[in-house]
Amino acid sequence: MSGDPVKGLEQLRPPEGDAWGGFLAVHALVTRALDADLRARHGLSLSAYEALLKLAWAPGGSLRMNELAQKCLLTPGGVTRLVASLVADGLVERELPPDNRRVVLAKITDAGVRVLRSAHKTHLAGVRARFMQHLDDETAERLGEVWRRIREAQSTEDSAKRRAR
Amino acid sequence: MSGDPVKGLEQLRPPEGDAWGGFLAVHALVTRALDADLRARHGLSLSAYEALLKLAWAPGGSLRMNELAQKCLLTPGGVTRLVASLVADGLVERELPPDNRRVVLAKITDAGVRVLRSAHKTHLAGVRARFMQHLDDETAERLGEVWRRIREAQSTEDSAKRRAR
DNA sequence: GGCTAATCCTTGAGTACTCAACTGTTGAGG
DNA sequence: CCTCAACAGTTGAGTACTCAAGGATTAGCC
Repeated sequence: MSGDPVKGLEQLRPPEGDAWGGFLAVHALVTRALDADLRARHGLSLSAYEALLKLAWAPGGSLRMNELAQKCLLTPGGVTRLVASLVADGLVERELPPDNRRVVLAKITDAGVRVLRSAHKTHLAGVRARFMQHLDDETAERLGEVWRRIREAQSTEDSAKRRAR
Repeated sequence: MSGDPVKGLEQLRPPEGDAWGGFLAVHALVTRALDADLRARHGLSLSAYEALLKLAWAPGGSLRMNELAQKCLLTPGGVTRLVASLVADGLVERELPPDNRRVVLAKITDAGVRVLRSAHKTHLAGVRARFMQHLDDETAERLGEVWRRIREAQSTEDSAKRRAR
């Protein structure tokens, strides 16, 4: 074990290796760049931007903490803290509906909408320049199809696991 | 601003939206699942696994901290801490070459190779089941091509930025 | 040869999460 | 009703990074 590369690990080579390894690398590079853009131009992290966008897309501009967590792929604890920071910045407010006192609504404020509108432009341009630009329409469509299949498989696996509990 | 969804943000819709949004979601879901697998079966985080793999692939089973950082897409600081924990677990050792005392080599140990070998099987199976399985060969090839283009564009942009400094 | 700049790594401080334990609230069954 | 389970959110502790500052070592240059 003191000479050359360790043997017996050469599996998952092209084209598999490229498809998977590239996927990881591109995700890291592109999301980092997009996050940096948003921070520099709007003082918003990528997560904060995404949360604002989900809220803006929701009816009434508000969602339960729970729902927001699902849409942002975060745990409830993470959302509590994310929303707390957005509230501190005045971009979101918390609402406690009197008819169901165990839920909390996060609602985007006017200031939040203003910030989101300009951040959205930046972000969209970034996604196009860094990602979309390199996909022709047919590839984009095929990609969407692949992601859909993977998510479907993943969610049926998850519910199988939940059932086994 | 109290009725319905916020207007004027409807851009980036299908098929663009699916290709990008799905990309993010799939990355989050799949890497989380793979990380959980590795932790449960081998007590290794995904980052730790990747670092061990890069070391195993390197000549002599060792890399400078610096090189390891690049290959793992981490900052030097992150690698210092990651290697420290691998050293604590006996999977890696630090070597201080006498002829260049500012560099540090991280070298995978025999124990590290053993753990890596079994973790590698788990990981490979996970990647295939959760990702590869949903790609036919032609799509995989096309994906690899797309990732290559994106990384190329990103790296020329980076070097442009570095030049402008 | 000795100053300077560049390189390599580490460290302290901060950020952004996760998980598990907890509190408070509601709904459903006897 | 009253209890008990399920649900919604928060919190404390821990993890895994980042960034920027700093110390040590080496290389370039006159």
